[in-house]
Amino acid sequence: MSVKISGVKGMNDVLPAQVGRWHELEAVAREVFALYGYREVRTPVVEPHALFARGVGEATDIVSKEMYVFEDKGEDRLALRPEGTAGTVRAFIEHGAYVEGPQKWFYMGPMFRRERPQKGRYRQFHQIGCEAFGVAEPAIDAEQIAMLDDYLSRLGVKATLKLNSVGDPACRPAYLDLLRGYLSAHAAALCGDCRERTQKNPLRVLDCKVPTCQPVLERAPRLAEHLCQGCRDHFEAVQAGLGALGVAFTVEPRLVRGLDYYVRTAYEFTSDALGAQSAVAGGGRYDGLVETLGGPPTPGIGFALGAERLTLILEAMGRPVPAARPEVFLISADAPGAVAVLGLAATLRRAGVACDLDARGGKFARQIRQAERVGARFALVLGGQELAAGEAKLRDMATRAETPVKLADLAAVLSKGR
RNA sequence: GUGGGUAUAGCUCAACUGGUAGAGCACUGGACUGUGGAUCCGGGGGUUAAGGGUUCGAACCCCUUUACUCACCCCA
Repeated sequence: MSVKISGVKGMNDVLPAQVGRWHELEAVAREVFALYGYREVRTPVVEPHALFARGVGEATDIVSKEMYVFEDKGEDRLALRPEGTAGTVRAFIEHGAYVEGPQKWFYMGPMFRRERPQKGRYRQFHQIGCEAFGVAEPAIDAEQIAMLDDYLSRLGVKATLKLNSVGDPACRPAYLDLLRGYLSAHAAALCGDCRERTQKNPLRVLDCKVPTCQPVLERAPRLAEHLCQGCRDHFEAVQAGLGALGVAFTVEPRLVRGLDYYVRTAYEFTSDALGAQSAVAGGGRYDGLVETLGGPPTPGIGFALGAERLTLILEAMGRPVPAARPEVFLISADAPGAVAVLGLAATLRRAGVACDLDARGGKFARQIRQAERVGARFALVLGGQELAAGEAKLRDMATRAETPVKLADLAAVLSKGR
């Protein structure tokens, strides 16, 4: 063997033994989202750097220090997408989808952020996300959150819904000034991180876990009390909608979203199975984003689910990984059987019966062990004896009962049994 | 970017506080030359992450590097 090459830090392989879990989580997403009228969109993994700088926000950590940026032969400044909303909005605008009225789209795929990996956080990670464009009314917020709740419960995932309103351009700037003023006045009592965040992202300060900061934070002006009438009404309507839909939630006044584009509704589903990175899904409203990216004023709301985080939860729950197993494993008992078995497999496959065989041939005992290992429901034994009689022995792997079946009838018998 | 922890067979881990590398699982062969999950016997597999130092002798002690991992920051 020559020098071993290992994978890129923070970018993981999903091996066949685990991939069933991913299929499950993607299949359930497609199923549930379709029930709510969301349709899948696929956009490139690479986008112009400017899309994220303008859309997500130049000052956010994601854009300023976590993005993979590169020059494409010196011509264009490109970036690996660090999140899915910006690209989706870009496609929405570029194809003029807004002329057709409200749209509900979803996507799934890899995202890239160059951070230090840890549990539940990777440099290439996968998100499943939904975006609803063109509806400003709070009913869509409630519907979308309920859909996410529905999705999680179908997977058996227990997560807590936290809800907040982060205001809008009418009320947030004034509140931020107020908060900054208050924090600056009490800077001496705050930790170093908080003093920095006071300027950069004052809402984050409210989330600080340092004990010495708490007394100051408890008396800080609260966003909820400074929302404008529009935001307040919206927030209340979302809560009422969730109540009507039977979705449990808690209002979390300190819940903040990291991306610049969020307004009003902000929400997060968290799980305690995840270690420090407790968010399974997070989302919110982004009414100004479409316009920021060059489209007509269009309200929107969306969320993203962390697929790796979901798999971690499912694993912690002990939920078994669904496995694809062949229906039949063909076993050749001797040389004539070994020749016949390939052709028989082809016939069965044409009839839609999933089958496998050990192409090495070899000892009977090994083949049947192989059938056991791959989880086949039946073994089909074929040798000179059987061929002479124009049949094969069908062995039920669970009961070990063997019944002769005419070769001509095999495909029909097996595809009927499914 | 900053801290802590860990690196021994494909996987999970041993190896008497320095004496020359072992088990289980997995794989593979046989007992059973046409019948699996059990049992028994055998086999392949390791520069003990890498490099340097101390020592008669290092998986073990010291230094450096790398990787992995958890946490901070931030987020899905």
